[in-house]
Amino acid sequence: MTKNKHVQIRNKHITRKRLISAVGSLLAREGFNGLGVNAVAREANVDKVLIYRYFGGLSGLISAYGKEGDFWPSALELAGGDLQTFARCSLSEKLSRLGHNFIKALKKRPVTCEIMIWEMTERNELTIELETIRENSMIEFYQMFLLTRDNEQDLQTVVTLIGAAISYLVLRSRNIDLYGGLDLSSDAGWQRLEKAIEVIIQGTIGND
Amino acid sequence: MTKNKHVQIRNKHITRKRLISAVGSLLAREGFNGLGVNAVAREANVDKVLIYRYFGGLSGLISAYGKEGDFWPSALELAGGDLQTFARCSLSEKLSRLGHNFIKALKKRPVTCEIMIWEMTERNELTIELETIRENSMIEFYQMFLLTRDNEQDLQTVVTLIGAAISYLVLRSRNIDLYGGLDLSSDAGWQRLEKAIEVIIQGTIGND
DNA sequence: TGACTTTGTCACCGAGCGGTGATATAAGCA
DNA sequence: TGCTTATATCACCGCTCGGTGACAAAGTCA
Repeated sequence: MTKNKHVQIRNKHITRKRLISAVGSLLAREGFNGLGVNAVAREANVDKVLIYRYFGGLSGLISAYGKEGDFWPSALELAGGDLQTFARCSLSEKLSRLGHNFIKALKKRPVTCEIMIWEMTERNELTIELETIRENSMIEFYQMFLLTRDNEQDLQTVVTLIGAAISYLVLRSRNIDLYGGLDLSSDAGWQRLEKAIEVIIQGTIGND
Repeated sequence: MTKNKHVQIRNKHITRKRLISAVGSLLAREGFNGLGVNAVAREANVDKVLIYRYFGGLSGLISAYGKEGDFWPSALELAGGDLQTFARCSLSEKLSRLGHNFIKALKKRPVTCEIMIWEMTERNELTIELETIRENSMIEFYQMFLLTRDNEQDLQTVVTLIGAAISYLVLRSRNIDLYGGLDLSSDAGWQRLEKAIEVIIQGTIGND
């Protein structure tokens, strides 16, 4: 173990970036439990006092991190990469793709998963900020593609419910394989789930 | 603040119970983050060394706690208090009641909610034990009331999905009011949700 | 060059943590 | 009564935590 703090370059900008990205890697590796001033400074290989100098403290650093991340899938990603093709699909096809893409998007964002769990245990700068981002993104998506007709509140709630279920199952699957007879560690299990989502969608809105 | 450790009665059984119940109240009040040897001992007003003597450590104490709790709703509770009436209902009526009762059961078990979140962040004696209890309970319930016909795998998955959604929304509602346009802090929001569940059930299995 | 600012290092604080060995004291029994 | 044992307390260890003030060294500019 070489102690290379002594050769630290002197560049505020780079140091800030190192700290911010340390938050990300630490969050991905250890979860929000391991997120402290000492740990972040260690991870960034930077003195912890700089966290106070540059960000006013850990919460400032965390919210700086929150502003730079690709935490939540964009409408584009949820639509599957091509908005126009998506817009031309039938409603049931749209919803089916939405479910599929949402599962994929969540699975490949371990930090987002970590934060979603965090949101359930406490409220702080980051979780509040992320909550706002997500809520806006969801509403925007609804308005863009799904709720063309009015008084379709039930449909919106069904979609929200499916989204909640997906969120829960993805979050659980990170530590626990089995849920209600569903094997969340296998592709087959997730296919069964997507199938069920399609059944729900078909049953709820028909072939529209 | 009186320091009443000195008048502590000398009764192993009672002391054990005090420690075990301290785990429960601490879990309910502070969540699993505040659950440490010192904190539990303080809460029980007992010296922490007794945790090691009587339970071999915190994990032993926690798993002793896990064996004594009413964490997971029984089949009876999920059925609504009367198994025979429930058994006579139509399938869709059963599922609808199941959803309603599951929401109620979860809402009134803050410690269970805490543990469910805990399960998503790490695996330890308690979470593994609780996971087993719940999984068995769910399977048992399926077999008892829902899966009379074979090859109804889709239906089981739909039910699991609804259960997952309920779990997620109840857990979130403890810290966050809004989700996908759904107001989780109001009865109206939950009624909207139950309505959506009914829509899903009707759409999936008809009036059977 | 010398003065001043910016950037990074270091040493230290009090507090809380998990964990343990020595000790006090109440209970039970001869 | 005295002896033993079960039960509970206390003092202390090493560690990490969040946080701060003093200082070193590089950069900047006159």
